Amino acid sequence: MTQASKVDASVGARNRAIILAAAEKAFAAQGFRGTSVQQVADKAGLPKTNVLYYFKSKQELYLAVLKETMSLWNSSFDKATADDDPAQMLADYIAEKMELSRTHPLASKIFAMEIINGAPNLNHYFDDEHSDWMAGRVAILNAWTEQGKMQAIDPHYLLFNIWASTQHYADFSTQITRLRGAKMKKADFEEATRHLVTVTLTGCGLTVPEKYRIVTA
Amino acid sequence: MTQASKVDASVGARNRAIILAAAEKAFAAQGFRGTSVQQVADKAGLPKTNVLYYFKSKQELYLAVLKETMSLWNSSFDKATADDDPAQMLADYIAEKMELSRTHPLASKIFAMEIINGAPNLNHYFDDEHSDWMAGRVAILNAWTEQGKMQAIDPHYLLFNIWASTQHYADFSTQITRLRGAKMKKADFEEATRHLVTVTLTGCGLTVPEKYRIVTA
DNA sequence: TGGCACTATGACTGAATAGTCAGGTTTGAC
DNA sequence: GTCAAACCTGACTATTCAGTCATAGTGCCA
Repeated sequence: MTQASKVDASVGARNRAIILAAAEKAFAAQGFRGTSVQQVADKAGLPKTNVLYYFKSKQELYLAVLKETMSLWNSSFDKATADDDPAQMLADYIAEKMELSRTHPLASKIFAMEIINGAPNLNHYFDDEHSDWMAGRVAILNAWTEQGKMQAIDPHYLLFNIWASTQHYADFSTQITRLRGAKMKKADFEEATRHLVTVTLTGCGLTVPEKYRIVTA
Repeated sequence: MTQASKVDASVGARNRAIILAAAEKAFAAQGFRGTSVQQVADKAGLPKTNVLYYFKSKQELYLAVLKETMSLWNSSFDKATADDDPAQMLADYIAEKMELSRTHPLASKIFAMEIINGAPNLNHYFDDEHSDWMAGRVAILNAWTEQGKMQAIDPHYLLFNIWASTQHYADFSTQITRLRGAKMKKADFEEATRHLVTVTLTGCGLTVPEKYRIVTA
């Protein structure tokens, strides 16, 4: 029965998924060192030894979580070309990053802590891939500037600013919630997105696409 | 000899300062749970028991570091009034925050991790004070808008964006260094500051003050 | 000289915790 | 039915680490 082996495999797959979800929460809330395997096991509703059956060490579990985290980070901006409209592409990129902050705040937090701590678990493969991505985006942004489509803004700083201001809504959600007195809802994220797109694009001398325009009160 | 007691007292003061500096490095690099008292002691060149003589527990040491961190955060923007020039005030505020990211990146990292982890060590006193500060700044920004001095931008999102994009240069310095291939120097920070001021102020419909204007290549 | 406050530290303890191991059960294929 | 592979787990170990304690040096003042 081929069906059977699928079911069999799915026991492992299901447990792995449960453990990864539990681990994501724990690592995001307390960091790598602050999280015990026992805590993850409790959250997952499994004995500790079972967690260590699927992931041979705490480190391996953490790396699995980190890998899953980074698989989220593809975006439409990856495939932008010099022929595209910068306003549209940048606006959509910002919106995608904001949506990710809303739907996957834990992943963002884990990545943030990894970077703050000096990125000891991100290998050279990631570095190289990331550098290549950056170089490609910089080239396109420069091409847009040369074509007169946008103001001459250093592409590096522009990208850093976009990352910073979008990820902030995930990483610093505690602070934002306390200052606003309430957790940000979907509508709040949409409003924040419109503001961010408007300010960023205007700052680059671009026209804000209709759908991101702020509704004047 | 009064002199003597001063010297005597300074033994304690000096050791406290040495320990706090060592602890700041350790906590910023590895977080609270990832740092052992022994590590701090080694960095400070003192026996562990001596560290625990000055700070009764690891928690107390961490709180002392956190307190010192937050004493850095006063700025000229704290005293802004509705009569001030928004362009000047915001530009200076951004520049001050960037300078802090350059000169005190460890403090920023420690604060960032504290917030990411849910701010378990920031008490209500801090919350209230911070909320009051926020309310005051929001009122002034709204007043500027009503006076027609700047575009109608939601003050909350504006402040969040400023914090995010300035602190990013401290918190994510590892990533920035790897992507740029070199650590950011003072001149790089100044360039980044000019870009950030330009983009932010232009986005708010403000004229960029002369000193922050980007030098066209 | 004696006393007091502050500073210093080696030896120790108790708790937490990552990871091992040896043995057990379930499942599907044939 | 039986075999292998995958899955599961209680008991245990070795280590790390925060914090205590008992003891001791130092400098000032009366």
